[in-house]
Amino acid sequence: MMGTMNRHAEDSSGPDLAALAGLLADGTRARFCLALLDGRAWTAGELARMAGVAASTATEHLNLLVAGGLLTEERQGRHRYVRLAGADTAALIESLAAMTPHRRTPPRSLPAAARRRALERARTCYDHLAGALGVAITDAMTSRGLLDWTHGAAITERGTDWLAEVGISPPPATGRPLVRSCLDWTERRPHLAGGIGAAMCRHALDAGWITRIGTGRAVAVTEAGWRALHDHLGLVAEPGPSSGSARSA
Amino acid sequence: MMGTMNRHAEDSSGPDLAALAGLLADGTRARFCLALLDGRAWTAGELARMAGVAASTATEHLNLLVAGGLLTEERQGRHRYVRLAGADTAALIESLAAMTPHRRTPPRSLPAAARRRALERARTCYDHLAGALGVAITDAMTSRGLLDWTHGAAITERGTDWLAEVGISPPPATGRPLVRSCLDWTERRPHLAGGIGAAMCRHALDAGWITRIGTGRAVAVTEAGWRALHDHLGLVAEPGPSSGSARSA
DNA sequence: GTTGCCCTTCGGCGCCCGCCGAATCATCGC
DNA sequence: GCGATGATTCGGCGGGCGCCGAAGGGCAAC
Repeated sequence: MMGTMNRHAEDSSGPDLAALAGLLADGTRARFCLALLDGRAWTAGELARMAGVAASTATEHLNLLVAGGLLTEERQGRHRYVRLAGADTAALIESLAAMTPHRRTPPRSLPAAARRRALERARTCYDHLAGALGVAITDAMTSRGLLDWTHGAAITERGTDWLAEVGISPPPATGRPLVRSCLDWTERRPHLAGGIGAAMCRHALDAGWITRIGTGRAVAVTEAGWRALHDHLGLVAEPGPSSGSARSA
Repeated sequence: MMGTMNRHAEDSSGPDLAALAGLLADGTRARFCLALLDGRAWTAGELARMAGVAASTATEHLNLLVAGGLLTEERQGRHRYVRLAGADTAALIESLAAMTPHRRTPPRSLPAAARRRALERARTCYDHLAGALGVAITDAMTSRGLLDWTHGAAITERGTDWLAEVGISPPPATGRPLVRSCLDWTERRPHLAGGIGAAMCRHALDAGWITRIGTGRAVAVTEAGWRALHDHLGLVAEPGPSSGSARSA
C-alpha cells in the first residue's frame, strides 16, 4: 500500500480515518446508509432490492458496515435486521450528505417525481423531522421565541414551558445534546435535531399527527396533525396538490 | 460498477456521498487532511515528505482533494500551497477522526513520544485550541459561568463581558455559529470551537500567550501565557517535565 | 418431513486505484 | 545564461475491491 515508515507522521490515525471513510466510499454502501437514515431497521433483502444488487453482495456490505461499527444488527428468525448504530453515526452521515455537491437532477418518471416531492416536504432524519416541514417547525419555534440561535441552537425558558404544555417530555440529559442543529439535505437550512427533536418526532408519530408513507423516510401530516401545528405553532397547510408543506399563518 | 437501474432509490445522492467519502478513504489523503487540521497552508512537497510518498503521488492526491472541494490551493512561484477549504471541512474531518476506533499505540522512539505528548497537551484544531489545554480552558470557562452547556454549548452574558474584559472581540455573526462544541481527538471531551473559539486562539497567538512548536499543530504556552491563564481563568501549570498541561487553581 | 424463503459462503472475474520512476516544465538563486 | 529545487505528466505495475452466480445452511410455514 505505501512505504513502511512514516517518520514524520505525528498521528498514526491516518489509516484509521481512511478505513472509516472507506466504509462510506462505495456507492452501494452509501445508499444503504442513506436509506437507514430513516432510523428504522431494514432487512438485508430489502436493502439489496433497494440498491439493485444481488443478495450476496448486500451481505458482504453489511458485514463490513457492522464490523466497522456504523450499523448494528439484530437477527430474528431467518431475517437479518440492521439499523444505524446511533445518533452520532446518523449525524456523521447526514453531515457528509449535506456537504455533497448539490446536483439537481429532476426525476424522470412521474411517480418518482411524486416520491421526491413527498420527501422534500416532510421526512424523518434518523429520529427527528426534516424536509420543508422540519424547517418550518424550526422557524416557527424560533419566531415564537422558543428557540434561540444567537449562539448556536438553544431552547429558551418559554420553549421548555411550551414543550410541557404540548405534552412533550424531553429525555433526561445524558451525553447527547438536547438541542442540535441538523443541516437539511434538500432545504439547505438548519432544523431542530438532538434529544428534543427526537422527542418531538416521537410524540408526533404517537399522537397520530404524522404517518409514514410507504416504507421510506417520507411522512405525511394528518388532519389532526395540521390542527396541532396550527394550535401550537400557528402553521397552516400550504395550498397545493397534496398537503405536506407548511407556512406561517 | 453496478446494475444500471435503481428503481427504488429515492435519492440519487448515494454515489455523491460515496465520492466525497472516497476522498478520505485513502490513508495518504487522510494523513494529508489530518496534517492540514492545523489550519495552515502546506506545500505539496511538505505533505509528500510527511506522508512518506513520492512527490508525484502527492500531486495526484492534491488534485483529487482540490477538485472535490475539500482543499483550496494557492500558487506562489514554484510552490503549491494547500489548506482546508473551510471550517465546515475541518469539522467534518474532525468528527470523522473522533469516531475512529481509539487505538492507543504508544510511540516507539523517544522523540516521537515527546512529540506525541506535546500534541496531547496543547495544539490547534483548525483555528481553535484543542488538547488538554483546550479542554482545561473550556472547563474553566464553564465552572466560572462563562459557558452554559445545559442545552448544547452557549456563551453566557458573563461570558460576553469576560471576552470584552480580556480584549477578545468575537467575530460578527455570520452563518458560522459563534460557539460550537468540538469533540477532542485525544481527550475525548468537548472543547470550545466556533467563531469565539477561533477568536480566542488568534488572540492568544497575537498576544504571545502561546507559540507554535516546529511546523505541526503543537503549541506551547509561554510565561506570559501562563500569567494570563491564571489571571483570567485561574489556571496554573501542571507540574511536570515540560509545561503545557494545566489544572484548576 | 417437505417445501420455500432468506441469508451466507465461495470461487472467479474485471476494473479501478494508489504507487513509483523517469522525463518535462516552471521558478528561483547565482 | 546555468544549475538547483519544486511540481507535474505519463506509462506501467500490482493489489485490492465490488460484483455476480451457484451451492449450502437455517428457519418458518404447511
